Amino acid sequence: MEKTDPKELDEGLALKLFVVLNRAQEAVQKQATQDIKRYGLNLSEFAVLELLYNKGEQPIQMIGKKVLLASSSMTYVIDKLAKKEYLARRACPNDRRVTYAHLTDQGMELMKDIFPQHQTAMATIFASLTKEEKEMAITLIKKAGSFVDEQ
Amino acid sequence: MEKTDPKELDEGLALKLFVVLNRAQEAVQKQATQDIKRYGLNLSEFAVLELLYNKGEQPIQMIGKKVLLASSSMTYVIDKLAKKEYLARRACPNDRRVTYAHLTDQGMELMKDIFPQHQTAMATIFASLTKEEKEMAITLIKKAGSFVDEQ
DNA sequence: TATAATTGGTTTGAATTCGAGATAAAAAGG
DNA sequence: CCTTTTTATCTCGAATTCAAACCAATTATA
Repeated sequence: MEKTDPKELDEGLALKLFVVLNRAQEAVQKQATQDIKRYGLNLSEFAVLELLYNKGEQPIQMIGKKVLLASSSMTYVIDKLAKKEYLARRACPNDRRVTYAHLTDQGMELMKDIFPQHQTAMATIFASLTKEEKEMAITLIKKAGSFVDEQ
Repeated sequence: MEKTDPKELDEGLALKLFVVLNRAQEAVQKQATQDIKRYGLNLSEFAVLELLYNKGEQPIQMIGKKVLLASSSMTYVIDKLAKKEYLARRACPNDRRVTYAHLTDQGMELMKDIFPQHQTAMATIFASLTKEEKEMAITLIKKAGSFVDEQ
């Protein structure tokens, strides 16, 4: 139990954790992107569809908050998905500032098809971890990312 | 100890780990970006400078591999840093295809100033984890990201 | 109610990244 | 030597993202 300048030791460790976190996320995201590309979607598009698939109709700015995209980017993504006819906009009757987005039948069918496949692909990616390790990782990573006090 | 369809359980867990990993990395990167922005740099630029600072002169394509950027992006980043006079190119005398990049005096001074600050900022970000938790996180995340067999 | 501030969404412009060639040099094979 | 292949860098265009400016609608405040 040495107590020799714990701060300096920890700084190196923090930097290492930073790098490792980046690397892992980059690698995992690359795999996920690859998987999703097979359906002609990118990660942002899939994230939006997944949210609508699992949570139903949502105001656009709510979607943006959930998938961590700027409102200006939301317009872009929603436009693209609307053009592909996977979702559609719907004006809110109560608040005329608000626009909802919801899956079309076509979008719903797509997600019914590809969401389970995506889930399986994710499971494959993390197959190197046991159930317990996954749980531990989730706990630690959550804690690591929770220095920001929102959500 | 239920054994009811372990695969399904694990798929949900994997997806959750995926999301958590993304969230954490995004949050951490945001903080890092903020920190680095104070010096008029973005993350890619800082990563390049940091590499040169710690490892010395490097061929451009080597830098690209280390910081995970496409070679086409490297030209762009190196150009910008050269314009800011933080680094300079140097032709390799032996192999006329390769170009080295190295810190200028100005770039060296900058890094001597800001690298320790950055390191401290990283330590602050992960202050919510104990030393042991950081070590455990590093181990688990490394394992999670190691399904790709390179590096 | 009139006015100010906030909110939701879009438009616009810039930054960043990548992939697909183009070029040029070096290495390999005959 | 003379291909052929590989390697390193750069150019170009497309995709994606954000920030800033903006409009319209709503909410708060005087």
